[in-house]
Amino acid sequence: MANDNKSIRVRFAPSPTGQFHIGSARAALFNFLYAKKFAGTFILRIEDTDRQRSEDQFVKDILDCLLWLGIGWDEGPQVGGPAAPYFQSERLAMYQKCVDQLLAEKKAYKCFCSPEELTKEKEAQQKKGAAPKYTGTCRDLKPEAIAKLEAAKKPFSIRFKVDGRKVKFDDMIHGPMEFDANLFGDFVITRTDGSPLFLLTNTVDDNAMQVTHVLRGDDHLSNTAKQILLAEGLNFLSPQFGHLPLIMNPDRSKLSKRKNPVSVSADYRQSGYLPEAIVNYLALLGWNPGTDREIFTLHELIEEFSIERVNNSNAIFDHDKLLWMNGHYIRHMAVGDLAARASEFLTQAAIKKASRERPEFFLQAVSLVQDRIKLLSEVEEHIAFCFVTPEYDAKLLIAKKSDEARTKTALTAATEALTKISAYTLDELEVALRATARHHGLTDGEMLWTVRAALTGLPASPGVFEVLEVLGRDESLKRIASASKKLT
RNA sequence: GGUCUCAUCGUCUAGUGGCCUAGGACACUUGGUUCUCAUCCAAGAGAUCGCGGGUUCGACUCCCGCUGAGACCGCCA
Repeated sequence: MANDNKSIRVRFAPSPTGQFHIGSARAALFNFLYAKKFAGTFILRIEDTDRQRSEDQFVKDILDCLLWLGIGWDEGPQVGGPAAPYFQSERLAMYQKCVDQLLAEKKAYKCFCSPEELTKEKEAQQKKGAAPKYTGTCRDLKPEAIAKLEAAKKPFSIRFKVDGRKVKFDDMIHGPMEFDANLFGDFVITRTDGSPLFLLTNTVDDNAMQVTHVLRGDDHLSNTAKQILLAEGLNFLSPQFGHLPLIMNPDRSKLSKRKNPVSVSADYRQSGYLPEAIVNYLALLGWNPGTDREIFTLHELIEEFSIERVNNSNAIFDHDKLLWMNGHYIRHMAVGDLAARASEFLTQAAIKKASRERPEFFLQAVSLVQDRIKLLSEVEEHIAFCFVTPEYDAKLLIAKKSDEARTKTALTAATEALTKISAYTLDELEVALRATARHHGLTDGEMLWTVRAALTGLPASPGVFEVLEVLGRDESLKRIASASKKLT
C-alpha cells in the first residue's frame, strides 16, 4: 500500500480494565509505526464505557507504559486534540445523539426482553444446534405496546436493526472479506441503564476522530461487519480495517495472564526488560523486513515498516528470544546508560548508597558485568561482590587440580606481586600475575582462579584482571589477605 | 453448533511456479578463545514445507477437499 497520503489517522483504543497487556502494546506499536511511516497522526483513545471494570490506575498504567515504550500519541489524554475529549466516558452525549438518530430513523429499536428471557432463548437455540442469535422479539413492537411497556417502567436496551445481506470489505492484512449479516441478530448498542456499548462507541468515535485506518487484533475480525453496518446506518464512511494475528501462549491458546506474563509494567518493566528490546521483539512478532536483519530501533522500525509485510498467522510468544534480545541491547548499550537504568533496580541499601556516593566506582562495577546479564534486575547480584566483602568457603579458593599448599603459595605470591607492581593497570596486572605464577611453579589457572575467588568469593564472576583493576590495589590486597587466613 | 481466519525446523520467520538437496534468528549440541561464568567465533543437529487430491513440463508456492489450531457468535472490549 504505497501511500503518500499525509492525512493518515490511526488510533489505539484500549480499555482500562486491567494492566496494560503485552498484546495491546503490539497493537499500539503497529498503529504507531503505520502512522509515523506516513507522517500521519496516532491517536490514543481510552474506551472506558464499562464503568464497572474501568479504573483510573489502569488508565495511568496504559499511559505510562506507552510513554515508556516510546510510543507517544499525537492526540489523546494529556495532549488533547481537535476531537477531544479522548475518554469515551466524556463523550456520552455524542453517542446519545447517534442513538436518537437511529431510533428516529427506525434503524434501531427498544428491546424490552429481560436477560433471563434472552438466556433462555439462546440456550434453546444452542440445544437445537442453531446459531445463537436474537430472534427479534421486540423488533416490530407496535407503538402502543412500547408505550405500555414504558409506562410500566420496564427496562429496555436498544438494538440496532441488522438487515440480512452480505457485508464486504477489504482487510489490509487478510484481503477481501465477506460476512453474511443474516447470521447475526440485531445487536445491543445501549444497555438498559442507557450507557453505550463497544460496537457503537467505537464506530462513532472512529468517525468523529476521522480515523482512516483501523489496525487491531484478529479477535475483532468478526465484529467488523457489524461495525460497517452500523456506520452505514449512521451515514459514516467506514475506515479501512486491518486485522493483526494474535499472540498465543506456548500451548497455542490465546495469550492470557494465567499462562503467561502479560503485564507490560509488572511483568516486563519491573523485571528489568528494556523498552527497546520489547518494541523490537514485538515488531518481529508478525512482521519482518524481508531481510535477515532482526535488530531495529523504534526509529528504524518506522523507516522499514510496511503493512504488506505483516503476516496473518498467530504467533506464540517466545520468552527465550525476548530475553536474548534484551541481553543483546544491554550488551550494546553505553555503560553509563546501563548504570543509570540499573541503579533503579537496586535493592540493597549498601549498594544503593555506593551508587550515589561513588558513581565512578559503580559505573566500573557495572561495566564488569555488562556481558553477563540479560535483565537490568540482574545487575545487582552480579556486582554485589564489589560492594560487600565476600563470604565463602575456603574450598572455593583451591583451583581445579590444585591443593591447599599451592593455593596458599599463590595468594602469597599474588600479594607480593601486587604490592611491587609499578603501574596498577590491566596489562601490567596480567603480566605480573602470570610471571609470578611461573616463578613459583604454578599454572596460570591455579594463580588466576585462586585470586579471582579471593576477590569475588564466587565460582563464576568477571575476569580476575578487570576485578583487580576495579577493586583497586588496597581492597584487592585486603581480600587476598583474608583469603590467606582462611587457609591454615 | 454456525461463521470467519490461519497452517514451513521446538519457537519466531524467509519463501509470491524452476535460484529450495528450503535460508535466517532464538533455543539446543559440539569445538575454539579463556582464570571461572558470560560474551565472541566456528561447526552441527533440527522441517518428507499438516494430510489427500488436482492444475502444470515443473508446486512450499495456484485450485479443491480433509484435518488441526485460533477467533467471533455478550446489556465485555
